[in-house]
Amino acid sequence: MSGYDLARHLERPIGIFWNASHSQIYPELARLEAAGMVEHEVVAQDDRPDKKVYRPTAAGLSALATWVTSELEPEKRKIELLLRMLSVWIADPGAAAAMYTREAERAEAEVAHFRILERHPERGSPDIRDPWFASTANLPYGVAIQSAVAAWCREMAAQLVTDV
Amino acid sequence: MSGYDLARHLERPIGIFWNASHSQIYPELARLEAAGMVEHEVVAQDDRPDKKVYRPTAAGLSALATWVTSELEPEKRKIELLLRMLSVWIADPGAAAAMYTREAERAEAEVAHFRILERHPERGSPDIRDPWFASTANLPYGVAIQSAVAAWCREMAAQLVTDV
DNA sequence: TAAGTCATGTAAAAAGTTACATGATTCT
DNA sequence: AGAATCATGTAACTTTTTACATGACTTA
Repeated sequence: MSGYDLARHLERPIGIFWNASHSQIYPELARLEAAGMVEHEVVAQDDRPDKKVYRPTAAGLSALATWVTSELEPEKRKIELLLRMLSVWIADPGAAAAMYTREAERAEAEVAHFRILERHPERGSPDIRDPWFASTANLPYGVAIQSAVAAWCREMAAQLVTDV
Repeated sequence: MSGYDLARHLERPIGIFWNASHSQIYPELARLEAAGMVEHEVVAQDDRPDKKVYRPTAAGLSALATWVTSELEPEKRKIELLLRMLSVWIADPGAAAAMYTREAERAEAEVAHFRILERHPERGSPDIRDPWFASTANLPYGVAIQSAVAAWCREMAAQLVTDV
């Protein structure tokens, strides 16, 4: 892919589990190339700007394969919804209920979107040796997590209303 | 609280939904104080170093109350588990299964920990006007999410084993 | 004609991490 | 005696975001 393509794939609604802007991607591709992990080929186009199409080298693929199953360190979470919860007691309960309802709707919309993607036949078979395996696997993750978030937000909104 | 206390509250296993190191906290408290959001009082101690105990000002509390229910912008997710999934097809299936099993165990341990905390009686009543409301609310969130993560990881591990 | 897409980059600023720095007390 | 806890900070570095910069072609 080109740097531009990578950036587009990390935009919503495609890139729901990772993000990076083009200003990070271009220098990173250059670093990876200097390290011998990727190489590029300039593809000339006449109706649009030329592009650099990158592909992994043998060394890059081998490093990738090692990384994939390497030790995962516990992620550093920043869940603003729960952080805000620490201070809801000073907020207006009506405004708080509205916020949780908004968040529930956002999560529910995301679940609906994932469910549509799940129905696409190009997704591929649930076979690990298939490069499309990820889409079979990652969508259920998104559905499960966002359903749980939606349920929690609905519950919060309900509690905030009855408390008042 | 003092900067040191804040830093400790953001360490695991207490601070599971937000993190910041002391090197971020001390300058931030100074900035907040310059902005009139907090003020501090030096508390002298003879067996240990003196400390600065911070408390919010009226302006700080009011800004906090506004922030709590303000518009939440969609979070920028970086879920390394799902990112890695894109490349599992080049990895060794056995090593991948082991990784997902490790992650499932981590998530299950976290759920068990949350369940223990849920049983603590000091947690307070589920009343929004109670400052302890957050602990009543945030623990079920953690339980729901981490249970879903654990189930997904178990499912992945199982699929990777049968595929081989 | 103005805005949007394709395509590449750099620069400046903000946010976050890791390391440096100090010093008394307390635990092993 | 050495490591850990309490307590404060700064410095260097890495990562990420936002803004600057360019330019052809396409769509409204």
